[in-house]
Amino acid sequence: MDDMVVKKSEDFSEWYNEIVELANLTDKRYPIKGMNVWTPYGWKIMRMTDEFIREELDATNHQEVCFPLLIPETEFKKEADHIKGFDSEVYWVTHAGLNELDIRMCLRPTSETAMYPIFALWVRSHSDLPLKTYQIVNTFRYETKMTRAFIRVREIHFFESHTCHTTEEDAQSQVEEDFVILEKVMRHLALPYFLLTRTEWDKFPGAYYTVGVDCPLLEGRSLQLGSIHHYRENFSKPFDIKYEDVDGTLKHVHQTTFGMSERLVGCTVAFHGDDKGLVLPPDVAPIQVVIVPILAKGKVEEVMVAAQRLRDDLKKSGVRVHLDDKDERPGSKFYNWEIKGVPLRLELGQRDLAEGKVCFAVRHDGTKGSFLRATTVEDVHSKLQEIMRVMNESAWKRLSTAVATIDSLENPPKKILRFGWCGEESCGREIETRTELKILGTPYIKEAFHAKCLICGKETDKPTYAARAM
RNA sequence: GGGUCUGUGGGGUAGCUUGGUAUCCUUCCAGCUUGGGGUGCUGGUGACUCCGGUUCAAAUCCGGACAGACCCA
Repeated sequence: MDDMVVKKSEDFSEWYNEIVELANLTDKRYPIKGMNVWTPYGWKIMRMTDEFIREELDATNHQEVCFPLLIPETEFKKEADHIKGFDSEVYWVTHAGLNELDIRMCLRPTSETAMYPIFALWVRSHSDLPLKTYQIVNTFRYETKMTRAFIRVREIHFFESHTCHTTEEDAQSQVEEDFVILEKVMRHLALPYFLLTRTEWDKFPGAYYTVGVDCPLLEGRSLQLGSIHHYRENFSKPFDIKYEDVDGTLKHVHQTTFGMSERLVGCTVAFHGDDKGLVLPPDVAPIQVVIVPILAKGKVEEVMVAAQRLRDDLKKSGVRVHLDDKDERPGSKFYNWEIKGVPLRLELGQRDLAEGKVCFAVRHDGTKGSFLRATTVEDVHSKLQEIMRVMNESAWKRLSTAVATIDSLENPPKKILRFGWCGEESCGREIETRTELKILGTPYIKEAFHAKCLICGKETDKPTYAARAM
């Protein structure tokens, strides 16, 4: 492996590209742009993230389903705005064997049009509602811009939850539940985020409104991690999803969706990583603890046995632990495990054996110390918990310092900007053009604010956020 | 959609102008050495994207395909 040569603060893009390769999260050599291979280490992070998502969705009575990948063109075209939003970026299957298909099929860019014809069959009466489903699948979008591992790809691993409700209010309460699910998942990744209602021109094609989940990165960048949509009856009408209400009348359901992708992995890399490599929160670290034995001539056997015992003790207690028994210098191992972002390193040598201790080093803040061997198992558990807590605290602190409130467009700082905007598209577009930023939207959760629109001067009592979108 | 450029061992590169033995670093493998922050030595495996053309001879020149990067709409 080559050295990390690029510093995160100097060239973020290069740094990111380098780190995902050095840490061996992905193999970018697959010969299709934007379709990368998940390597074992990267895939484990994704799988654990998926598991947390599954846990929360199951706990809120969502049912996991799995719909086909192919969608007939006839279904795909049922919702006019939806097709308009996606037609430039779907892959089409036009042939089967030697035959040209009468009706083309697209690879799902998202699954509304695959699921909703079937939902129309599943939903008959109000007692079938709410219908709460989700699936964890891959989806395909033909990106023409520069691709980037986990962040902008053409085959996207994601989860999507789709729900149907009797009323708009019930659908609204689903949106609120999604925020709770989101918060729990994000805690495991130690990622902070904004919840911003997107502008009319940026909402999901076909949605009534869209709330974006945005994570702040360096220098005023933001990365959209997910979105929560309220559809009202925009899809249930074209797909004819109706239920018979208590009074015997037929009504269209109100729908919501919530989705997040493999960007969660990319964002974990981008947000926590540093110049030494990855920094993984213990909850999603494939290896939480690595043991590096310090082997001195003549004492190899004794130290190795003690290291194996330590590994077994930790493993038994439920820690994901790895004993690095390769024949390499310890210093070289330290560098390698730091690149891979292992949260906690334990060192065990002759000196420690004599003193009844185990040395440790914490990845995210570089602190070092030692545990008593007798209490190491408990100490490791509480250290991992402490790391999660501290990483979350500092993450949210970073979010608050990533924002600058401005009252004019003169020399805006390189931060995520917060300002007054009247809500008119013409003013919004002008702000975007002049700052070369993207308006992310207005906070879903009301913030105390009062200012004038940066363009027309009209008063407003809600702030708008804008950032360099990645 | 229009244009510019690029493609050499697993990774990064030199060589291409002016055609003739493919360079160096790293990784990997073996052995010795070393061992609390990137040990050192010796040896080894491994490459010119593909198809066609020109030529005695092509990584090098020409044409095309494929893949990628960048710029413009």
